[in-house]
Amino acid sequence: MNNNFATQSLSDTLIPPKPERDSQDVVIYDQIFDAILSQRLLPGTKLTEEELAKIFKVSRTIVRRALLRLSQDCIVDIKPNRGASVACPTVKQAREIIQTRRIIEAEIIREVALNISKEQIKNLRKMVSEEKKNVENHIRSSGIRLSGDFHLKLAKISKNTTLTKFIRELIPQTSLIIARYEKPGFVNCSHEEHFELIDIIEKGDTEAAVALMNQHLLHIESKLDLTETNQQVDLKTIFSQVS
Amino acid sequence: MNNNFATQSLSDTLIPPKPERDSQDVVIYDQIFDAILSQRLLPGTKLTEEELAKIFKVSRTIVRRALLRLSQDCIVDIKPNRGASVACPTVKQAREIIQTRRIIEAEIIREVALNISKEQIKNLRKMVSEEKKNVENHIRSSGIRLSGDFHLKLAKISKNTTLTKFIRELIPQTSLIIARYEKPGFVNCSHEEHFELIDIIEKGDTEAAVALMNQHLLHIESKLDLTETNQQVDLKTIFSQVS
DNA sequence: GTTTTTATTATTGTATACAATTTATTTTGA
DNA sequence: TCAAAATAAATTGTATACAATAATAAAAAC
Repeated sequence: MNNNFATQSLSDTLIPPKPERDSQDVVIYDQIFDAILSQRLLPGTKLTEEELAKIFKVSRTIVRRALLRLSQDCIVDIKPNRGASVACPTVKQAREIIQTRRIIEAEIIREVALNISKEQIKNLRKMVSEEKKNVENHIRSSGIRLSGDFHLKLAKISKNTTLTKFIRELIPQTSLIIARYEKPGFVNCSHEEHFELIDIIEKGDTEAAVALMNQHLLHIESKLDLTETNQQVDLKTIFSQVS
Repeated sequence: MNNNFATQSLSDTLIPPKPERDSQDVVIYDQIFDAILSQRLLPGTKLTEEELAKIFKVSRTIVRRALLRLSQDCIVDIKPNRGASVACPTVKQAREIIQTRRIIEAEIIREVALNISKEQIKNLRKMVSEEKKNVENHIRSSGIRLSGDFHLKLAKISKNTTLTKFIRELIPQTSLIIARYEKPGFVNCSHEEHFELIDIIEKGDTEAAVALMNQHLLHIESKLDLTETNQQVDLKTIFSQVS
């Protein structure tokens, strides 16, 4: 028996070390997830199994597991016999995802406004300050990541783990959408609206918070060029019955 | 070249056969998914890899792939080194999942009421008739499956693929919840409310439809025993630091 | 020179072998 | 007899070999 707890009294182990460390595929999953979230990995990038296996020094088995999970999150696209690549949302999907965020985050902000503590408000402000700092110092990747983290943090405060799971999927998808469709000259100033959101949440004005969140997400959408002209035509898909 | 399209004119193949058949893990995934949905597989059931591999006549590789996907859907629970079993939602999760369904399906029904066609209404009625027939003939599994299919069909009519993906996850989770927590003497009569929903949708009264959907889901919840007393205590989890 | 065909290479899909871990059984010692 | 320890069996985790498929390059036909 290599587990030492059984021979020890409980009082000796009030804070037992967590024995379950993340399995290997989780590490790879998290790394790719974060790279997409922070726009270091761009839409369409091919993700070759062998290549990833070498980078992370594991077998393809592990890489395939991570890729499958990412594809379930809709941020990696797996085509049979053609492998995985970073997903490339269509204009239609882009609109839908942001619309769905409005629906889900409206509910999240409603729950948050009702239940949030002083401590949590303080932490949120700290978080957005960090976001602002990174954006101002042009540490682009971190700025984008922290912006997403803010929305995820709100979800967690709402205590609804199901909605949190959903929004956790929609955030990196939004990153891909912005990477693909942002209008030229885009400046990430979402931290300003994040600060405003916190202020209103603090005041306890639930419906105003909901309205502002809605406006915030519409604002993000307005910075995108989602016209048909900008839609990348995928020749392969169009002619798939021939090739 | 074993692909005959290249040597054929397009006009000869107006309706080309779909060349991509489902890969093997999809078949297993679908089968287990359906077994959970229709309550042939009950919460807590152990899913041994080798056993499934034998049943479906594939290697463990494929089974593991299917199980991973099911675990991402939150209907199978994978514990490191201890394998997979059908998920066993807690009372807290049960409440949350049905609450979340109310949020999401409210939006779905709103979209549906605005966009549905005569043809789709006809198909829905046909679907619920089938559901009613199965329930009345005590073909329990099919009845439950068709009840879920009705909600999924509504999601599809809404045209929002993201919300559809979410509700597609919540439906089998609801099956597990009902299997685990339904009060004794439960009779599945959701087809009645389904018919009412269709009637109101047909009238085009959007907010009445939303209200009825909400009521329908509350009704489902009211048929559950979600008291603390009924909460199954998981000794293993409680004493996990000792074992 | 261009297109088609063939051959080569690269990549993904699946099964299996073996290692690591857990669970079940047996043995040992009080 | 019972609990603890040791052993055995079952199960999961990972790497790898080989098969199937797709992408690329080279050769042949026109």
